[in-house]
This record gives sequence, C-alpha cells and structure tokens, in this order.
Amino acid sequence: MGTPDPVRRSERARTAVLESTIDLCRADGFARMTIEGIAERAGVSKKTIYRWWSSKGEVLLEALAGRAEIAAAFPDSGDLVRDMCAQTMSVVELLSPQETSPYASLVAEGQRDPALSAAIRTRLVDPFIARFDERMHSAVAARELPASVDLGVAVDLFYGPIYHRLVFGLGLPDGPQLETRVRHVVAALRSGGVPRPPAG
Amino acid sequence: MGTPDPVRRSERARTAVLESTIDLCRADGFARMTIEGIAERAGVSKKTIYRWWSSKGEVLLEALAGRAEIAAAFPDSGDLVRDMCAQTMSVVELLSPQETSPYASLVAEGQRDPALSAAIRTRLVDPFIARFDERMHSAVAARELPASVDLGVAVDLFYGPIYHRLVFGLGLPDGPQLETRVRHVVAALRSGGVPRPPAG
Amino acid sequence: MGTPDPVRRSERARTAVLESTIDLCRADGFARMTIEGIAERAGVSKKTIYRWWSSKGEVLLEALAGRAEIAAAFPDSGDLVRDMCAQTMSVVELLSPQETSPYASLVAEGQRDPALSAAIRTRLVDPFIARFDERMHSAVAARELPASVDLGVAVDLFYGPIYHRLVFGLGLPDGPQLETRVRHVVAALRSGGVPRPPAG
Amino acid sequence: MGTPDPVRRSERARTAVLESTIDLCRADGFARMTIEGIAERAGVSKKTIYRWWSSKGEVLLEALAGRAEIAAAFPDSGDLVRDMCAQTMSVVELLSPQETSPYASLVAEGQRDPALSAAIRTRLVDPFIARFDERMHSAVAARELPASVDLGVAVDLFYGPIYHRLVFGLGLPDGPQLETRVRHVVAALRSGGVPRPPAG
DNA sequence: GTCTAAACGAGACGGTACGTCTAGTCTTTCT
DNA sequence: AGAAAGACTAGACGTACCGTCTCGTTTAGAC
Repeated sequence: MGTPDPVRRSERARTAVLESTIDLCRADGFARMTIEGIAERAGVSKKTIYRWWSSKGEVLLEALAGRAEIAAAFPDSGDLVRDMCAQTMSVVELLSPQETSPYASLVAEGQRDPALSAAIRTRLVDPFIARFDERMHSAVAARELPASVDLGVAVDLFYGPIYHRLVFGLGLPDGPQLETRVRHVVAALRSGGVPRPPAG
Repeated sequence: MGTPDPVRRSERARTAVLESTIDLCRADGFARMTIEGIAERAGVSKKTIYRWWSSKGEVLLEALAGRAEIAAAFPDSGDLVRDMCAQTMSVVELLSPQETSPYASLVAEGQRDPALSAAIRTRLVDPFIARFDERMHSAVAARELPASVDLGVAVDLFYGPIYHRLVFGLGLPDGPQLETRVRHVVAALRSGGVPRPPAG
Repeated sequence: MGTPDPVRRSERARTAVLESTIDLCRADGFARMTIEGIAERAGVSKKTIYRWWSSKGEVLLEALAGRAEIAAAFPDSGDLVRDMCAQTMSVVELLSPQETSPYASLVAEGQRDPALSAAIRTRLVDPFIARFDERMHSAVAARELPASVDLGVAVDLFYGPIYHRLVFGLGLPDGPQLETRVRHVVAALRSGGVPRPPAG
Repeated sequence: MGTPDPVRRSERARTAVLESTIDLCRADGFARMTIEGIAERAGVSKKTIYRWWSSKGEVLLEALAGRAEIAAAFPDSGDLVRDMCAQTMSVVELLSPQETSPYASLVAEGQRDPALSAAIRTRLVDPFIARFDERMHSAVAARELPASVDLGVAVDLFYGPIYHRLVFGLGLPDGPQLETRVRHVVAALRSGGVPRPPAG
C-alpha cells in the first residue's frame, strides 16, 4: 500500500515532470521554482510528484543525471594538461551562467539538504570521480604523473579552484585562468609537494 | 520617509536579533530558521527586522561579520607551510560541522541569492583576501615564494580544496589532508606551474 | 483554476467555520473577531476561509442567513396590530443585546462594506420584505388596511423606529413602546396620511 | 503629568487634524482611513492625535460637531408638514451620498464603538432632539398637533424611515418619498394612533 | 528677555492581523 | 491501482496599522 509500484508508473508523467523541471529551473532559477509550478506545467498532479520524488532537489537531480555525460567525459589525447584544461572547461560551462545553471542550482540545494547531497554523490559525483581516477591512472601509465600521486589531492586541486570561485561569487574562471591553475596543479602533482621535515 | 534613520535605531533590538539568529541557525539550520522565529526569540517585531535587513541571509551575514576575525587571522611565523596549515584549519573549523555551521549556511544561502552573495563578498570575502594577499607578500619578501607568484591562483589553490569537498558533501578535509594539500600548493606556487609550450 | 469547485467543498469545514463565527461574534463582538481566530477555533486553515468567503462579514451573513427564519415569520391572526407588535418584537429580540447581537453587528458592518450591504439585501432583506408585503396584502384583503396602502411607506414606518433607535444608541424599544408605535403606524396607513393641498 | 494641558494646545495642529480627517473620510471612506494617514496629511505626529483623541471616531465626531448646525435647523413657518419635509430632507442630504458621507460613516462607526456612540448622543443627537422637541411644542401651540402627542413616538416616526433605509442600503428616500412619509406621520400623531382595546 | 516645562514633529518600537503563498496530505473521480 | 484535479491543514511570508515610547525642537507662560 505505502510503496508505489514502479511497474505501473506512467512514463509520460515522469518525462513531463523532468522536462518541466529543467525548463522552470532555467527560467526562474531553482529557488523560485515550486513543486506546484512543476505540476502545473507538466500537466501532472502534485500527488504524482510526491509519490515518486521526495523534494524538488531530487527531481532536478534525476532530470540532470541523465544528461551529465558531457562533463564526465575525460578526453585522453596523451597530453594531460591539454586534456584537463578541456575537461575543467566543460565543467565550468555546465555551471554557467552561475545564476541559471541547473547544475549550479543543484549543487547549491545540496548544501541545505543532506539527503539530496548524498544522492548527488551517488548519482553524479562518485561516477565522475571514478572516471577522473581512470584518467589519472592513464597519466601515470604514460609517465605524466608519478605512481605515488594522491588521487584525493588531485581531484581537490583540479576542481577546487572552480568551486572556490563558485561559492564566493568570484566569477567562474575563464579559459586562461583555468589553464594557469591546471598547469600549477600538474606541477604540484609531479613534484609530490613540499617535503615534510624529517620526523623527530 | 521611506528609509529608516540609523541614529534612532535600537541597539538592544539589533543585538537581540543577531544573537537569536546565530542561535536559531545553529539549532534548526538556516533553511528551517524563519524570520518569525527570530523575531519571537529576540522579543522583537517582524517589522523591525524587515526595517533593517532585507532577508534572513543579510541578518546572518551581519551577525557573522562581527565575529569572523578568527578565520581571517593569518599567522606569520616565517614558515609558510605551517602558517597556511593553521589558517586553512581554522577555516575548516569555522565550517564544521557542515550541517549546522552558520558560516557554511551563509555560503550556501549566497548560492541562491545574488544580492546576498555580493554582500558576503564585500563584508567577508574581500577583507579575507586582502589579508591573504598580505601574507603572500610577506612570503615573497621572505623568499618563500617567487615574486612572480599569481595571488589569484594562490587563493584558489589554497582554499579550493576545502570548498570542493564542502559543496559535494565529501566531508571537510582533516588536518593531515589539509597539510598534504598545502604542501602541494606551496610547491606549485614555487615552481610557477608546468611551463606553456613556446607559442608558434 | 482560479474559481474553486463547490462540488468538492468540505461540508465539515464550512459548518465549522459558520458555527465558530457565530460563537466568536457573540463572545468578542464582531469588531474584535478576526479571521485568524475563526480559522483557529474551527480547526480550519485561513486559506479555506478566503477561498469561499471574501470577508468576515460575508461569513457572518451566511452563518445567519440559515437561521433568520424567526424574524421573517409573520403571524396572521387576523389582528394586524397584535401581529405586527409580535413581529416587530421578534425583530427587536434578534437585535438584542445591541452590543453582541450578531444581527446588529452584521447590519453595522454592512454600513462600511457596500458589497456586504448588497448581499444582506439579497439574502435577508428582500425575502423579509416579500413576506412583509404578503402580510400587508392579507390585511388589505381583511379590510384592515385600505387597498391604496403604500407598502414602501408601511415597511419604513413599521421598522424605522427600531433602526432609528438602534443607530443612535437610544436603546431598542421595549414592548409598550413598540405597541404605541405600531398603533400609530396602523392609524397612519388607514388614514392615508395628511392630504396634499390641491395642486395649483 | 498624564493629562495634557489644553491651554498650551496647538490650534494649528487641532485644525489640521480635523480638516484632514474630513477630507480623508470623504476620499477613502471612514473604514479605510487610518490615524497614520490623518497624521501624515495633517503634518502632525501620531502622538499628537492620541494625546487629544481616543479614536478616529472621536476625531471625526469633533470635526463634524462644529458643522452639524444645518441639520439641526428646524424651520418654523407655521406649516408643520412643509417644515418637516424640509428638515428631514436636510438630514438626508447630510447623509448623502451614503458611501462617502462623513455623517453616515460616523453613525456606522458608532455601531461598533459604544464609547463613540455615547459621545455622539451627547454632542449631536441630544441637542438635535431638544430642537426637535421645541418645534413639536410649537406645533402643539399652533394646534397642528394635539397636546397629548408623544414626542418619543414622533421622533422615531419622522426619522425612522430615513435610518431604516440607510441601514439596509435601500437607498435614502427622495423628496416625494419623504413627503409621503411625513404626511403619514403627521396624520398618525394627530390621530393618536389606533386605540387600545379597553382593558379587561 | 531669559528660562523652562510642555506640546510638538518625527518615527522606531512590540504587537496583531491581514491576505497570499507554498508545502505536503487527503479525497474524489476517471482510466 | 495510478493519475489528474484540486480542496484541505499548516504555517511563514511581507505589509499595514495599531497604540506606546523615546528623541530633539519649537513655543508660550512665568519669571
């Protein structure tokens, strides 16, 4: 009784909801978008939305999860700097313009909703990091990075600058800025960092 | 007529509002906190809040702006790595626990409110960066960093890892993780990054 | 969309609102009664009240319209003076005590709200006058009044004294006062009034 | 301390308040008029209004009390019917148009405020009735009315029709309607009413 | 002609209720 | 049984006035 049966679910309703959500998010911004508005635009009852999703954040996540392939593409030309510039640039494009990007909105909403945040990790972040790690392994194999590279450090340094600027409204980095940062990060990963002083 | 007169403002009411805001934000989280709730706890009328602030985000900003000195302190012991570890650690502590930190909430709210975001930059971020730049200049003077260091790159690389993990709910970095990242960043800034291939 | 569907209306909510309105009007007086108070007492959301009524006056009107039968009863014993004394007395009772009578409050509220005033006419006054006219026709048939009687004059003279005293806070007329006035009015209607001087 | 000193009262402020009240009452209607609005229009502080009056009804009463002479004028040409037609007509004019007449508004407000109602009686109604009684005594002296005439009945019957129509939004009576009613009332007062059946 | 106490303008304050909005639940009817 | 429609409870929103309360600033009577 309590749990709906996915087999009988209306694909028409599901699709209409997801598309309306993307449209409204772009038009009004996530904060001004309402579940009532989605239901009305999708020609769907509110109940149907509440039956299948627990919040408007989850709806948006599902709407975006199907499309996020672009940013998760990691080119592998054999030139790590060039590839990471391209990859980070595609992430920046996904987040632009900051005001109306559904991805940026989703990330922001994750800050206020722990459940959504966890879902984002599972559906978007973890797969992304898995592909990132693959590319790093490829770079190690190509001797562009040392085998000892710390992938946790790597992902934080490559993407950190983008989110640092995102959260403080400093303006997303443009191409040259991104390239400078990528070059610094690659250098850092190759050097292994400033050595710790000998213990004792 | 339309604009209230700051001279006649009640300091009692102002203080009560700011304190209630911090308390409620910690207790319920920013999203569940309401202006009605702040007014009631502060023993203040809603009108008084609306008279002086335009949103609950602005209230929280003002409440925090007076206290943010801690994170904006940049120790200068002569050892850049050690100082930046300490400094970034204090930032992480300010943002912990992620769920109930008023600072983390404020940053998150800035993502949905451009006006608030701009105010945060002016009141918190810009002064912070100014002090950061000072410390970097000191490091240059002490020959810990090259004179050619790009301070925009530096701030993004030092703080980016923290916000990268914050926005994706990856857990804020702990001490050892922070140290590893700081060491990489310092190395990167010293190296000046992987050189660009000669043009043409 | 904008207009609610009466078929789906909750009878429970409607009844609870009307009863709470009467109770509160008697307890606090109409002026001190609030829509919030009605909603709370009725266990109903404010939205539900605003959906179906446009003002607290309209709510009270609907609450009273169902019960106003008493005052609209016109006994017909064959003795016009006796019957009109009884009838006007029942009107006075409906308006007593002046302070807390919902009917008196409704009439007063009609003075400040033209829309309500019109609704009162349609729902209460016009049906009342129709029954009054019937009784007058019966009196004409019984030769208690001349066929030439002006019913507009009649209704004004029978009920005017009550409202004259009501609006000026002169105290509603008691039984003997009412009887004296009714006797004068009947005499006036029988006489046809002081004759006009011949024109020219 | 608590009671203000009438000697030092500012006549300028008093006059400005009374005039603004009349103006706003005509423009917006009594119900929509606010003390804040009066204060602003009069260039007076709210405190000044609250110092000298206890409600906006009292303000309006004082504003009108100075001007009500017209309606309280009772012509005495020796022709009672003609004089009372003129007099009641001037009352009707004072109450027209029903929507925006400050007098009608004041009467309506008296329905919701017993203190105001009492003040209206003292300042307006009682003096009016005193003059009415004078005119009736004159009519008795001129043998237009019997010496046994009941003045309470008389005032109710002359003015009742006006207020009956006022409170029910039936439209104030026009000249011919008034005349018809006056003629009936005079006839009723002359006849002394339908006689009571002999007791026992 | 000062002095001084009170009335004044201005408007911030704690409140209350307004009428609107959206959330999330529940009910009815149709498919 | 799922879905469309939409009424329902709940409660926050931002606004409008209320009546009270400082603040300086006139201002008018007493000295």
